[in-house]
Amino acid sequence: MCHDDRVATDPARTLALLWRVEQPAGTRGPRRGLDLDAVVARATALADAGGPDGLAGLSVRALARELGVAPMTLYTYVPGREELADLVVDAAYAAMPRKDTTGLGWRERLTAVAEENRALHRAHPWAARVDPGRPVLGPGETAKYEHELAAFDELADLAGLDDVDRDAALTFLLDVTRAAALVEQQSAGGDDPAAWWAARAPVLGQVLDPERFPRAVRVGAAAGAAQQSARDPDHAWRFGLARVLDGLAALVG
Amino acid sequence: MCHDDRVATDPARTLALLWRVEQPAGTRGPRRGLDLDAVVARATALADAGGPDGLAGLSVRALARELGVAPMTLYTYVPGREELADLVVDAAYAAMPRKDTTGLGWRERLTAVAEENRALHRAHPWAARVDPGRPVLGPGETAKYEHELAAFDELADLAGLDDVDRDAALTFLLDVTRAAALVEQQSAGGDDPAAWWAARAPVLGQVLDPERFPRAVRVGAAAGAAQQSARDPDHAWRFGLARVLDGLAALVG
DNA sequence: CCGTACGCTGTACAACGTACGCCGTACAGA
DNA sequence: TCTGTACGGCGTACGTTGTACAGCGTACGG
Repeated sequence: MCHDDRVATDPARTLALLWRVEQPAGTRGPRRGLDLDAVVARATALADAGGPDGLAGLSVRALARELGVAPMTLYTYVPGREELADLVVDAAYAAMPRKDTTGLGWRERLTAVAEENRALHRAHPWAARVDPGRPVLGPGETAKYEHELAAFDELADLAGLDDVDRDAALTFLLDVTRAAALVEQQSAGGDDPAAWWAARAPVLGQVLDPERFPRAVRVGAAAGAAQQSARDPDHAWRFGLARVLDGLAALVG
Repeated sequence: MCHDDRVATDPARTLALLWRVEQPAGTRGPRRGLDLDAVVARATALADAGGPDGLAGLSVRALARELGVAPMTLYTYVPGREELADLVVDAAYAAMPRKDTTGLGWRERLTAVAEENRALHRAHPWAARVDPGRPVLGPGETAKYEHELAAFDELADLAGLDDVDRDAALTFLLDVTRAAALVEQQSAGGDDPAAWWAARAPVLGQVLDPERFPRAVRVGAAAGAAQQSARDPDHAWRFGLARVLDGLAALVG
């Protein structure tokens, strides 16, 4: 947040970094003590440890401390904090296991994609907060995109989807998956939902008039209880996935 | 990001603020020069001006400058930055026009809800970045929740949805709406998508092998062109909404 | 053997949120 | 009318952030 107005980093440099396109690089001077992959790996570990806001909270100084170098040293590996975050994201995408589902029915294929992304969100809670409107365009994201588009081959054939709709359908599936991940990690309540609600109950009791807000009070209580009782921790997930598949099935006619 | 570890603010205080539950407040001392609503209104304007990251970028100091007071003065109105953001969010929810659709078919009712939220995201680009897992529990959010749950009355009857599923269905609709807003405001490209892509094209051309990523290259190009050509600026939106309605229709059987 | 390119880093600056304590005001009680 | 005090406002200061800049030392190319 603080002072992130840079002179404007060359996008080409960032892309070259993502795709590991080395430039000539004369051999003068001391050898590098770290390599980019090590930096990104440590950054990922740090972000993972930081919970849902781990990537946003990832600081250059903390990473440098972790790596045993001075903060400014990292700037010889990476243009800045933002680009570091891009590298972390793309590396996480690259590391996703991708199940080969060619030949299976489209429902199975889409379910597999959804589950791979669910696993991503479990491994990296910050992933659900990555801005989906700002593509990274790295090798990891590209491979993920290719793999996931392939899972739509059958459906696209059956439903006669053009490329734009194929992209929209994938986006649709991923959106719901990401939203379910956000619900699952339940920022509200943190590690002790009961205490969270208990702290708010007195005021809410005074203020939440069941006559003004009948549905809100009733449904909110039911939804809250269901989520926190862990009877069905992933109810929203399965509901959303089923709805996505049904919604896409309607395209097949 | 910087130094936001507070002594831990009382949640009850925040709720009281949201619901405008005034405490006795002796009449000693000088009268207040501002009122909470004015502060929140200015904060909203500032956040709106800040684009998609306007709420995250909203700073106490900038708001104080805008209001013509010293930064610390704001702390007599609001416990801190976080609570200020909550107030802004809840005020935006409260200000949403809510179309009365009682009696209409469930598809019309759900579409109305989706469009109201779309309007919200257009008026306040930062709204799509608000963490949906951390409910504000203010009067605005509550009224919004009540109104939107009401739109599901017919569907819930027809499909026999219990309260948990009713909440899940609403979440499903809102998720897709929010995701469509994120796409629409297109953080990628900003105000000049052509220049954005042009800056990346050289490296991408070298690196995006159509043999390794056939679908990604083809579909990505199609989707990118469609979005930027403004032929169908809201294609993803209508696709998503149609899929949501179809997916929920499957519940009716 | 020297010049130079390059890895590394100490210092510094602007921005942030906010704790602390002071100052002046204006009402409550006498 | 006078005085004590509660309270709004805010100046200062600290710790945090990202990163620009300039210098230092190293190790290879000529």
